[in-house]
Parts: sequence; C-alpha cells; structure tokens
Amino acid sequence: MTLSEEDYIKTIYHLSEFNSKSVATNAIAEQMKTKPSSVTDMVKKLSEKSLVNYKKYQGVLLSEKGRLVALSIIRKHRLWEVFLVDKLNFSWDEVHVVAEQLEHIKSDALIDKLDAHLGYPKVDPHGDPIPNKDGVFTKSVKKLISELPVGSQGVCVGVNDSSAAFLKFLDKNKIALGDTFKIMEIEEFDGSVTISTRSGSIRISKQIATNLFLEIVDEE
Amino acid sequence: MTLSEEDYIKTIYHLSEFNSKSVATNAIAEQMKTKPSSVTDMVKKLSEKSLVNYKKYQGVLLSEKGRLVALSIIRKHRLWEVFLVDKLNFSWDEVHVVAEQLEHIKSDALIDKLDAHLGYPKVDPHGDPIPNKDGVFTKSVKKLISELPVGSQGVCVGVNDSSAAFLKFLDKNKIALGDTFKIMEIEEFDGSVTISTRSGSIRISKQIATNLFLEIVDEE
DNA sequence: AATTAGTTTTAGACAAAACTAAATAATTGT
DNA sequence: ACAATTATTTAGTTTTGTCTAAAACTAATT
Ligand SMILES: [Mn+2]
Ligand SMILES: [Mn+2]
Ligand SMILES: [Mn+2]
Ligand SMILES: [Mn+2]
Repeated sequence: MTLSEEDYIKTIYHLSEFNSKSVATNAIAEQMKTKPSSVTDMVKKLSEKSLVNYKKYQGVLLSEKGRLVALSIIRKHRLWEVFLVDKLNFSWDEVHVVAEQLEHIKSDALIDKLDAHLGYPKVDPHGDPIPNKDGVFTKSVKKLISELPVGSQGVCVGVNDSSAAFLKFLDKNKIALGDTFKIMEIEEFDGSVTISTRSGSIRISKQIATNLFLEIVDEE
Repeated sequence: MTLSEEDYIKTIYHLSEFNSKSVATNAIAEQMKTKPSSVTDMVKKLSEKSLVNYKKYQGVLLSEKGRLVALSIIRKHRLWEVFLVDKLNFSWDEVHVVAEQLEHIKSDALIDKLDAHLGYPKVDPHGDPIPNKDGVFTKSVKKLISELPVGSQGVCVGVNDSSAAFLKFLDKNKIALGDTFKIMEIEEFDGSVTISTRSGSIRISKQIATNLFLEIVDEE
C-alpha cells in the first residue's frame, strides 16, 4: 500500500465512522484537500484492490478488508501519539502532524514493541481508543456535553475536535482529560453550559460543549 | 526534499566518506539498486538544487549544503537506531531497515526531543558517531583489526559491515562492542588473526578482521 | 417534463522517479 | 594509435498521483 492509498482509506473510514452511509467523492476531496477528480481515480484503484465498494455516482464504502487496513493505520497513529506525549513530552496539540507521518512506517515488529514499551495503552492523548492488532477496540459509552441533561456528572474522556487550536484553548482554560464535571445549567438562548469543576464553576459556549466527551458516572 | 532525493544524498555521502574522489554514476546505481540512467537524471536534479557538484562524465561530489543534508539524515538514522535498541529492545541487526524509513520523518522538534530522551548518545548501536544538529561529530581514532600489528590492544568500538548477517555472526561468536581484544598472532598465509578476549583466545578470519574496529588502549 | 444547480466522472496533461535501448564519451590493452 | 571495452548520457516509456476543463449524471424546482 502506498502512503497516499493509506491516507485515502483512513479518510474514508473517518467519514463513515458515525453514519454508515456511503461517502461522497466531494467529502473525501474536501477532507484530503485534493480535487474530486483525483478522488475518483483513487477510489477506482482502491476498488480494484477490493478495499472499497464503489459504484459510479453512488459514493464509496470500505470493504471489510479496507476497514481492517484503516484500523491498522489508526492503531499506529494513536500509538505514536501516546509515545510522543508520554515519552517525548510533546503536548497533545502538537502530536497529530507528526503522527500523520509516523503512521506510515511499515514494520509489524516496530508497532508491537512500541505498544509493549508504552504499556499497551487503551486510548490516545485525545481520548480516542486504540485498536488492537486485529482491529478490535472498545467503543466507550461517552457523550458530548451538549447532549446531556442538567444534573449529569462524568469524567471528561475525550475531544471531538482535536485541532491544535481547540486543544490549546482547553489548556488555557485548565480543562483536561480526567477532570470530573457536573452540568449545572444549560442556557436556552445560546446553548452555553455551566459546568462545575473541582476548582469552581465555569461557563462554556455551545461550540465547546459539542466538542467535549464525558463518561457518565452517575445518571440522576 | 523528497524521500528519494534524501536517499541519493545519503548514498553519495557514504560513497565519498573515506576517499574524497568524485563518486561514479555506476557506483551510486549499484548501491541504490537502480540503473545508471536513473542516477544521471537524479544527479542533474540535485545539481540544479546545488546539493551536488556535477560535470558530465566526471562523477559527482556533495556540495557543503549537500553534506549538511546528508549529515542531518544520518543523524536521524542513527538516533532512531539507538531508540530501537535501547528503548524497544530490538537487536542491533534488525534496526537498519526500520531506521531507513524513520530517517525520513520531517520534524525538527521530534528529533531534538528524541535526542534528549535517549540522553544525547554519541554513537549508534554499531559504533558509528551521531552528528549533532550542526553536522559536527567526533571522528574517533579507531582502526580495523586487519590494520594493526601483533601486540595491539583495544576496545572493540565499531563494525565496518553492519549487515544483519555479519552482526548475527558476531552475536553467535560472543563478540560485542565494548569487549577488549589483544592481537596475539597474524597468520601470513590467509590473513586470519588470533585475538585474546576475556573468555579466552579465538581465531578470526581475515574477512572478520577487516570489519571490526578497535580503539587502541595501549600502543606497545 | 424541463430546467437548473450541484456532484461526479472522463479526458488529457504534468511532474517525479523509475525503466530499456541506443548513442556517445572515456579508458584500456595491444 | 586505435580498436575494444566500459561508463555515462540521451531519448523515449511507464507508473503513480496529481491537476484543469469539459462532459455526464442526480436531485431538486418549477
Ligand atoms: Mn498520513
Ligand atoms: Mn489522536
Ligand atoms: Mn531511507
Ligand atoms: Mn548504524
């Protein structure tokens, strides 16, 4: 598999991760910052290799084979992110671009030994699950703050947006994975949410609330 | 710089490392397992970018700029090798192929932090020096066993051939970097050498003697 | 049913890095 | 000195992944 093929497969996986509808050519092009015509060419090639199921004008979906390829690249990406943060002291907003390159290194032994060296982590620095060798991972029952009712309490376990800008915002506002939050009030008007933390109570905008995942501790 | 350009630059560096004569097209082709015509094309391109000095039919030499590029790739290659052996428990004969890929990862921050994480090593697992950020490294005064007279004593500090085959041979014969050897006898007929080690005396063939470096402790 | 806007595919071109085959330059042996 | 050999370059293709422009399709609106 070429680097380019791997990036396409991974993009298609992510675009169909939360809805099982077929992925549009334009969506792939936008995500990968290429042109739709380039996507068509590549999708044909991936289809030849049975990595995707593709019918003209009908969009594309990963085959089971393609899904496993995607998960193996995601596994590598996330393990490298853990390495960069835990061992090399990168901050969580810097690791994505580097992992984007490291995920393409081809060596099964390398990734096995890296996994062991890191103590077989289950999640990456952004709270995303790390698939095992066979592509199996536990999809945790986490919910966006914006989807929860007043009174919910939980541990912050992940981010929906893992752009450097958002992660830096969280750092600046002393919000980190592992923190426990309780939803105190939801403002009807603008969707902003008041949450209580160990160090007091803060107001977060709707945009923030739709990008932070909680794992519920006590439903009330 | 593309991956391919980087590999050419590195190859040219190594081919002119021990004699400052210009490097032949054929030599590069053989080393890189490509054809001479491909080398000519690439060398023209590198010349355009002032990474090499090239005149038709006259072979090629790295410019100062090219030399620095070569050393930065070699720095990355060797730091990754240290990482693989020291942190991930690879054996020294397995690391080269993986480092061949890792050396192309583009991130200055990554290599700085890796260097720090490893404790600023001065040599790689094969005894080869690791250049610093500015391409500076200490060329140690090591000599091949085959070049030394009877009575010389020194510490084994490097290998000339770092192929997996040779390194495995050394492991099997319990020869490792850091061992102290004394040259007891040189056989005129076949160039084989008898060396004494802590655990006794062994005979090594000329081929082995031309591939092991000693750092002399006591000239006698 | 026809028009239109938006999406997707086709066709043709390009750059990078390789190849083969043929031409040319350099070197070597007699 | 010159023919033979070897080394190197040129010319013309190939493959991969991209692009632009034009054509074809789909879906929504009249
Ligand atoms: Mn990538
Ligand atoms: Mn991540
Ligand atoms: Mn390489
Ligand atoms: Mn080495």
